[in-house]
Amino acid sequence: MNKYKSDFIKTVTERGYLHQCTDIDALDDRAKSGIVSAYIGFDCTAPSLHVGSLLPIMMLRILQQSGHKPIVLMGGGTTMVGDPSGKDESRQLLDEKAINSNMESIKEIFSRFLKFGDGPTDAVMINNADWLTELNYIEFLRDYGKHFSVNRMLSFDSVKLRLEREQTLSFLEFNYMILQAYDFLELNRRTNCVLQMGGSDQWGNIVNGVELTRRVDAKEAFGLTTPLLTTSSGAKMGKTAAGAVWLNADMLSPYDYWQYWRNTEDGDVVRFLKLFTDLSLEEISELEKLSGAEINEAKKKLAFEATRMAHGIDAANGAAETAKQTFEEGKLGDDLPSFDIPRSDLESGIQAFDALCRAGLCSSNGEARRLIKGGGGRVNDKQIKSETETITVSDLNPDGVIKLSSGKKRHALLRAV
RNA sequence: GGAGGGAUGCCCGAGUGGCUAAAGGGGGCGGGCUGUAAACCCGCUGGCUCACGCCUACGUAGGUUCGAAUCCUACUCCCUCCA
Repeated sequence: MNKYKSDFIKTVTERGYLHQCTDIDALDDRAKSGIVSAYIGFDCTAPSLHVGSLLPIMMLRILQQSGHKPIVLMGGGTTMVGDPSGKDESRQLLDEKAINSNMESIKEIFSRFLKFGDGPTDAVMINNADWLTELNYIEFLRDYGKHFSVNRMLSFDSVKLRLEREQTLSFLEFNYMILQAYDFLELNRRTNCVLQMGGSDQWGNIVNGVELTRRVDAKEAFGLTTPLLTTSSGAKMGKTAAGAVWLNADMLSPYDYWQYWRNTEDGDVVRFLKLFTDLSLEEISELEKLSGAEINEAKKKLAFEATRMAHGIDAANGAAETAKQTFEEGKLGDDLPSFDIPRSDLESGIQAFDALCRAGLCSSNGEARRLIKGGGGRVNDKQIKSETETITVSDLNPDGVIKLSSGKKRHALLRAV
């Protein structure tokens, strides 16, 4: 059985969230005896987070569910500097306006995974620009700079990799870890936060924060990281035909989000069920018994649960229903992307490649033509034989729509208006 | 500040006057096999027309030439070494 005493550490270890921890036994004791405040920092480089950030988000959710307090730290200040971890090259710096607008859009996501409020275990959101932009250079160097050894900083992976590859690491980026470490100290002082979590690539940054807090304020602090997630065939998580798997519905529809999870590789299903759903371990071990084509049932469950969490139960049901109708019954689902087309255009007839473009399935006429030549274009599930085949009102089904497909998985509807 | 080296399509990376819309790989898309999986095999992978053809593209701006990604000039950015 599990040797840990606290619900939090038990869950984290049992479900596969743990990669490294600075002192897991001591943290276990802390979590057993009272409320632990923990934070994870999030970047504001894009207007939405994608699946790659889901693991840290789930971590905060587990934390809250096991009776502790999650802190979402928005990197309003650190995004201005740019984290060199895992980056081959310096990243484009964003101005304050872009960062703030990204932050606004990211905020929505968290409200679906965490409960915010003023209670003892309610989540809070804090922006590190609140203190980072106020820093006085000389004062900061004197008070905190003395606690960092450059020798040591050079030994961290994020720095070492750049140096080994002889790629520039600007002094600005070199300071990122100091600022992140300072975040921890500041949060510890402001909110009594004792734990920083993050992806395994953040280990170096996290350890720095833990040490700084110990050194400056002689306070105990912990760090904990989640494993780097790849699919069992080794690919990074979060890419599909349509691009990144965003968590905001306006950047990726709940239907596509559902599809992303539905298409999980066999070998990943159980692992993902543990990491990305609220299902109990008992329920998951039932699903684990499925084999062969039955695994698809587990995938549907995974897709449903994941979508429900990110987009709500209605969206999850809608996506599941649409997928069922589309793939299993050969009918049309309501959640398929649909595009209006003037009825008059149909009356005079439009060419097949043009229709595919209008339906958003192809980005250029050439691409549509190639698709058709390759045999991947369909009108109402019938393969399009020629690029110049025309589509007319006679292709409308009784509901007044035409179903277009690119390959077997991507579908869209054209609606005559 | 001085001396060299570099900048190629989504990414990596060949190409040093015409045969280059640009090798090769990755990624992506489609087809086949399947279970809306993986692995594997095949095809496609700048735009417009798709039959020829036209346009855009090899850091930016000019120039030489019948013809340039390839030669020349200036500029921008990057790297290495020296001070």
